[in-house]
Amino acid sequence: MTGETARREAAEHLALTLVGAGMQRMGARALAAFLFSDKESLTAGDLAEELGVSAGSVSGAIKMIVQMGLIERIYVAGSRREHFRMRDNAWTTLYSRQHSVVDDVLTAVERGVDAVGSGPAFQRLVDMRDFYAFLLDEAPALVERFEQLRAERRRGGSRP
Amino acid sequence: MTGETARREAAEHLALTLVGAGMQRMGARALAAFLFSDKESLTAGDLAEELGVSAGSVSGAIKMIVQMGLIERIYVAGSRREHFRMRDNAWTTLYSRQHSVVDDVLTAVERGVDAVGSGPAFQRLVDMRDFYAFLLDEAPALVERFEQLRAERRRGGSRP
DNA sequence: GCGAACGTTCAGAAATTTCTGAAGACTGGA
DNA sequence: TCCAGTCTTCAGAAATTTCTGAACGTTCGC
Repeated sequence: MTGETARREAAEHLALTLVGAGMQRMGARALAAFLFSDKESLTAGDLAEELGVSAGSVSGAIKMIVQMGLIERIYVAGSRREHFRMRDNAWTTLYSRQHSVVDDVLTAVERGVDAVGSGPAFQRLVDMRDFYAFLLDEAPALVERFEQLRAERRRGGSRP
Repeated sequence: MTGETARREAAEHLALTLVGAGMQRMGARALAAFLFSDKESLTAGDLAEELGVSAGSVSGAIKMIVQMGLIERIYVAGSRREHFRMRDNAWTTLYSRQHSVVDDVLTAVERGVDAVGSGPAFQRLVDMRDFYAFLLDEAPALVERFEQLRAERRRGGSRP
């Protein structure tokens, strides 16, 4: 166990990287807090304290990560506060959910293919459509392969 | 061939969808213009006119889509202006390039795994790392499969 | 070399996003 | 029913992003 400082820095760094990857700042910081926490679950209050931000910001951030499918509400006996923790298959859920935006793009492209008769535009749009359709098609198998791999890895050794 | 209005609307709609998927507004509009244009290539001036925006905005947008690997400069004999057109394997390039941000995330997570000794945080970070590593691993094969499929399709019939 | 056509850069304006803090709503216990 | 603790909502402040337009480079034809 390397020191608490290293942990904090690593969490901060991951949050910044996620922001670089397109995530909103507060959501990323909250997610990092969940990932790096030693507790099994966190409350909104915990997060506000850990991140040094207002209750309002935390509320928004939690709503966002819940909606992404990364964390879930759990009910802890004897506590009136709402607890949240990382979901078990958070990452595959996120991946699958991302593909609804791919689906939106695909739909928009198909509309374009219909609107354009023939010529260069048609060819370009068909190319784009084909790729997005392919991605959407392959995603489920990819996720399934990962789930399987993980299951095996959990039964057997922890190393590949 | 449905009317010019339908084409414009479809282009606009695709641009908006791409914005929804995280792309910047002007970049998305420019990309849509490239996709839907009847010409083989466009100049910065063409784009400025088509989109009704300043030369400065166009310059920035072009820089961005070039850097994404979606369009390329071509040199047209007899024209002093710089022409751009969609690259042939634009979408697979984009996909591959996206994975450098996945790689950044993976690196940040690995740093987290190192910083955290054991316990819940360790398990969560390992889960995340495994998924991102898996994605990165599978990407090249996915792209190759698509390229192959496309090659076949081009030789044979245009329909699946 | 000169001049004109193009493209790029950058400071600042405009629009948008993000955060806060205060007010209000919900929940469970007494 | 009332109260205290907890969470959510929302208007506005603050920060950030995005776009413009003007000034500056570049390049090509002459």
